Amino acid sequence: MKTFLQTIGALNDETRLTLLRFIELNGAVCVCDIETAFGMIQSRISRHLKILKEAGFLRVERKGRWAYYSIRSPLDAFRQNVLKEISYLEIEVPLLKSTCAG
Amino acid sequence: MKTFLQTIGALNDETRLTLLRFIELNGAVCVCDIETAFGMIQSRISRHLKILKEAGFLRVERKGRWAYYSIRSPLDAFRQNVLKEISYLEIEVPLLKSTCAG
DNA sequence: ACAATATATCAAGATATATTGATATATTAA
DNA sequence: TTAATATATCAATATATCTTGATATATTGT
Repeated sequence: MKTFLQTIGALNDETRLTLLRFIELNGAVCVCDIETAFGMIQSRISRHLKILKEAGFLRVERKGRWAYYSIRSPLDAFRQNVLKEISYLEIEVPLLKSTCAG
Repeated sequence: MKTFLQTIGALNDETRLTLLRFIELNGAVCVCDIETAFGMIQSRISRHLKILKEAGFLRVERKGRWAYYSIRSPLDAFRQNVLKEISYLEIEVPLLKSTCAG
């Protein structure tokens, strides 16, 4: 129950749904690129990413000073269904343009 | 997006998950029976039922002074998946014992 | 019409979650 | 070692959601 509520809670936010879609479409992206694309301050992005990671949707890979977030793989059937459902929403996703040195 | 968030928001509460499971297991039930089974005041149950109904999970059928809530049918694939996932949680569901005149 | 029952809704307070700005940590480059 | 960059976390405030008690509406039985 607790785990399910954590998963659901992570989905209960417009920014996080957009983040999921953005990462799904762009593959591994670092926080500063997300920050730029979304036009949001770093602490906000970082916190949302943490929530999505702890809910089992994302994984992080650290390379030097960068943290690359991508969709966790493998994903269980339910989370896969969720991502599919989110893709149907046709969320307008900001454009990725690398600005940090990563 | 709005609809999806409404669906997700409806799932983001322990009482409502238990309610969904309770109704799935017991079929059409009236509010006063839920009230008794859950040991919660009527306004609280009524509000949660409304949220679940507006999120597309439940339907109401009115008979005299009673409102019978049941799982909406047909359910789209995503909500079906959600219910299946909730069933895996093995939520402890209170026992139904009819107390009102319905 | 009146009382009792069932349900819905509202307003207030309690609790949870989100956002921001500040600060901390870690890595790289000079 | 120092400065710059990338990321994480904390504390304060803002916002949303839940719970309760009170009240409103609708139906039935007398």
